[in-house]
Amino acid sequence: MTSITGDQALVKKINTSIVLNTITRYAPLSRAKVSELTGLNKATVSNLVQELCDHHLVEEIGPGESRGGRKPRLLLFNGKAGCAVGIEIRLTQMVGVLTDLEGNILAEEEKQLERHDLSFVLETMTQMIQALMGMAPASPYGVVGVGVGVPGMVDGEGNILYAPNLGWEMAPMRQLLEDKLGIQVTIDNEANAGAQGEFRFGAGRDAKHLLYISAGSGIGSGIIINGELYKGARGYAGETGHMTIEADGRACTCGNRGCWELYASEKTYASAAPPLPSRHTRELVSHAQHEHPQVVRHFADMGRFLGVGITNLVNSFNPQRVVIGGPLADARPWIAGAMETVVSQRTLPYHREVMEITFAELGSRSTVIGAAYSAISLFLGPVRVSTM
Amino acid sequence: MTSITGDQALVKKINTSIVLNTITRYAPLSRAKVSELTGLNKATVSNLVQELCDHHLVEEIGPGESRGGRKPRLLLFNGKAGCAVGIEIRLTQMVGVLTDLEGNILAEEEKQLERHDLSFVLETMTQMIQALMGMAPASPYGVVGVGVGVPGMVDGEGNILYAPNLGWEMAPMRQLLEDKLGIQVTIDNEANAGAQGEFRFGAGRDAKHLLYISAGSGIGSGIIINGELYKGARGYAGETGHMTIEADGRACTCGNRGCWELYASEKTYASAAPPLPSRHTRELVSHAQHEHPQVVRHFADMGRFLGVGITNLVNSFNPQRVVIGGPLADARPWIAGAMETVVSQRTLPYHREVMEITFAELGSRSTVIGAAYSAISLFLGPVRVSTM
DNA sequence: TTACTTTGTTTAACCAATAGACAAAGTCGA
DNA sequence: TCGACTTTGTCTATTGGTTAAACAAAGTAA
Repeated sequence: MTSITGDQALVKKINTSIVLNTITRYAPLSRAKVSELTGLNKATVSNLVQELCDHHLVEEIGPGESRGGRKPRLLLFNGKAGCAVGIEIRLTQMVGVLTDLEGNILAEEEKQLERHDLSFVLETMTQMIQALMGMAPASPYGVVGVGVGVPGMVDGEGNILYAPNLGWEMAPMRQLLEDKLGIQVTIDNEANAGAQGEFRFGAGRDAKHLLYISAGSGIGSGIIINGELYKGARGYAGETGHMTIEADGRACTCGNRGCWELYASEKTYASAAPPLPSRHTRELVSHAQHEHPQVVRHFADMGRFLGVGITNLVNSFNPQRVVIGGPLADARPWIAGAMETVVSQRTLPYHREVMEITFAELGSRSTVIGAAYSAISLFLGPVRVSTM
Repeated sequence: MTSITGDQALVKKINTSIVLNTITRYAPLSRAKVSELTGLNKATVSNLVQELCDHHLVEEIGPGESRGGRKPRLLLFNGKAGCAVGIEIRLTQMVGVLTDLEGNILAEEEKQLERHDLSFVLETMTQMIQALMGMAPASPYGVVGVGVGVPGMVDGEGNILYAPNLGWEMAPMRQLLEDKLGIQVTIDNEANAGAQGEFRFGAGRDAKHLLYISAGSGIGSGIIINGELYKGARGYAGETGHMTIEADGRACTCGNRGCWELYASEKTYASAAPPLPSRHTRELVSHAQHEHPQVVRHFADMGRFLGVGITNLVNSFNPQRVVIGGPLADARPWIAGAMETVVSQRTLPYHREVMEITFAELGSRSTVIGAAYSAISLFLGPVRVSTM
């Protein structure tokens, strides 16, 4: 067993984490304000801030306005103390970013993926990571880690269990990358990373319970509960694309019937009758912009089915906010209306009251930024305590 | 903000909780074993155990077998240090139990409920609680609290937001009961309480991620994540009965269509064609025992639809175990087969691998025992720390 | 009887948070 | 300009928890 036991080191870790979080959230602010906000003693705050300054994670930016007494010495989280790399593997391309510790993008790379075999992708990825690391400005910590978002199921050890669209099974990606790069790596499911990105830097910033829907070639979702990513018993909760919304519906490759993603993802393009003018969301969006009636109708249908699935998830999870991301978010103008109508008709009134539905603020970068944040989070090492 | 900050008192609370949990789980065992299992220093364990003994929560039961050295002095959690009362409000009756701190039932009461108005139910409940409290044996702490399981949505403050079957809305039940009884009260949703009961004392004992399905007049579910009950943004996650499994299915009173509980709960009895010989599960079960073909077929159909909904939840939550409870669990022999077939056909293989489906071990007492445990849990005050 | 084990307690040291005193640096009214 | 008051941040002694290490207690085995 040997769970985490309590000692003074833990106390210090907890309080340091509280102080750092408070500073990032309410910056710029004084030590006195931190003390007031956290309930920690002024002396304690002073000591911890001193240490954070020594470690370059917090900076003093000079005096602020006095309100009838000594001027406060304002503190700031030093996002420039280090960088992180985020990578997203998509079906036809790989994207990567270099961010600072606050999630600001410093550099961006993109590359087409002609092949999907593991060794090729790994090689491409290594090159991209090294290129991005090379662009990192000088900083106390340098690149603190690499985060990767993958369209597939990932366990807690960073092994890719199953990525049907890439044809991978049981790939120990974290280990492989760490051995190659000699730096800390975290692997996440694409939707989970997207959830983290929007939760930390995008449309979900002040929601403790967030549901992120990644709609594209399939549907995945990332669930944030109590500010933490929920990963399920073996690390792959959120495979909601295979939720049944028609008990006797069309057969899915997963073995189930009537799966949500057969009705509300890009998978609908192939089976549409009569055939759609394209099978790519980007082109269909431009058709919709020219008011192509069939395309507009198709998007509305997808919106309707999206709403059905979202309703199910909302009734089960009771989130504060639902964020819709992924390639289909580009079709927002044509799907949002139908979706919102269905959701407001179908969800239980008490759920609706506390829930908002929004679209991703980070656009197509939700996942890649979320992946980078996974690495940052690991570096900063947050601690959570809950007393019941 | 003023979150929980770290200080020595917190450390002590954490470690006391760890020690107490270790003793309850691995009892009987020695101080040395506790130290080894927890990683805490022997001296720390000795001190904390001393204090727990002083508070009558732990007892020494004498020496154990020596293994080549001094004989260990074996410790036991003292479940007799206090009692708790658990109450469950059902549609036609109220049941109550008096338990010790280990969930053992010491006394049991049952009463028919002719009416559902709040004041009548409250009065009946008060009488039952006082009767049960009167039966409590002498103990250091006496009755430490009362837990209530209610068929409806409950917020974090113990207010019943909405209980359609009882016709209640916005009832501040916890406050009302505490004022009347002068003792700590916790209110939980019926399915959440059931989940706690099975998780702590029944079929879910060693599952960290548990999904409890309460199937009866409707379907509710309790979700335990990481050993903790998940309650959602405002305290009422798990309203899974209103999950759509037929996008264009029958209309439900909730405003949605094709809700799960229209196909897999006692609600199916009314609309069956030709009419079933009864509309009560108990009687239908006895018909099934006499191999009444229509009833057997009806149960199988319900099992099939139960399976569809369970598949959805499993794909979303990836639990370690699914426990099926509630009145419909009595029809297990006729629903289990169809349900299991559907689940094994439909769930993603990776989910299936780590998941078991079982039926409630506490029978019809899951909820009432779980409600009592809520009160016990509040009294013992567990603390959880997670470092990421 | 002796050597070795295992259990549990005692002791002194350590260290983080804290209250409260205090120093530093300001505002504001007369 | 002066003095009273405020606010910020540091310093000091105290408290109270964990810990390592020594030690005492109580056993086994040869």
